[in-house]
Amino acid sequence: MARTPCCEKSGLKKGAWTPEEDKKLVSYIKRYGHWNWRELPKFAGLSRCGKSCRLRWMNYLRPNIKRGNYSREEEEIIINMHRALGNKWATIAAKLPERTDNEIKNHWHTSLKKRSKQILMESESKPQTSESSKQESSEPSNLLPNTLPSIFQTLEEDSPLSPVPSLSDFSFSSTDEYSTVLSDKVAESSGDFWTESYVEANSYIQESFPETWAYPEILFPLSPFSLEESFCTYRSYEEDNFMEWFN
DNA sequence: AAATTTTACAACCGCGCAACC
DNA sequence: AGGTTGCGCGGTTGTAAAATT
Repeated sequence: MARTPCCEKSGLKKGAWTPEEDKKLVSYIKRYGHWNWRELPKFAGLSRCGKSCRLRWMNYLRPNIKRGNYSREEEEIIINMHRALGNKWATIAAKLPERTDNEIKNHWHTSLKKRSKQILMESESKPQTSESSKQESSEPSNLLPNTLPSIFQTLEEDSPLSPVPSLSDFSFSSTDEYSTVLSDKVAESSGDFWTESYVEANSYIQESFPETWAYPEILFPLSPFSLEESFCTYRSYEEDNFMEWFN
């Protein structure tokens, strides 16, 4: 049985997102969360497949994403984790919550790969070279560098028998991490409507959009929730880059 | 200044996994 | 138990911008 590609339906738009589409997607998710990516575009009034919406949200539109300007520390973490784990971008991204796996992957291919190779070549030219450092950069190495960032040293300590942490040591994606941590926080604080499963699944949204919110000019053709439910599940946010769309 | 090459990054695609029925 | 579905991951592509010739 062949899986039907989610974008197979003709009429679904592909390619670069327009500001209008972004506005629709952000407004919808702020209000209702992403309860089902496949169905979401219908309700949000978008001619996109769910997968495309998810990608746009996760990699570009969701709040608390840092873009560009990588710090030295961030780059060290990426290089060292990549050396140990290989192309486990989601795992690496989980340790840099404000970065997306896609952006980290891009940054690696555009600049860090070269730098990492240089570092390896420099270390090879020193007396204590190892065979493993000659491996292709995408291959995980069994030898961790001496200058591990603290996050990685912790992992190493957790698995004293194995110098390379297993993937199960990084068992959450960045989104899952948000959801878990925040829903725990929410559950601690009260037993009210915030602990409902829907809210839990989208809890990072509420965390990011504090206080009153309303964009009446955005119309949703259909909504999976009643108006009353909607009032119970959204808060607002006032990030400059989004607010300017509505001025 | 124009043409060409390189770089950066947004977006697409296919696959595997897990949950559900 | 096996089929179906949705989600997330990693590889890859397309293209705009920047750099170079």
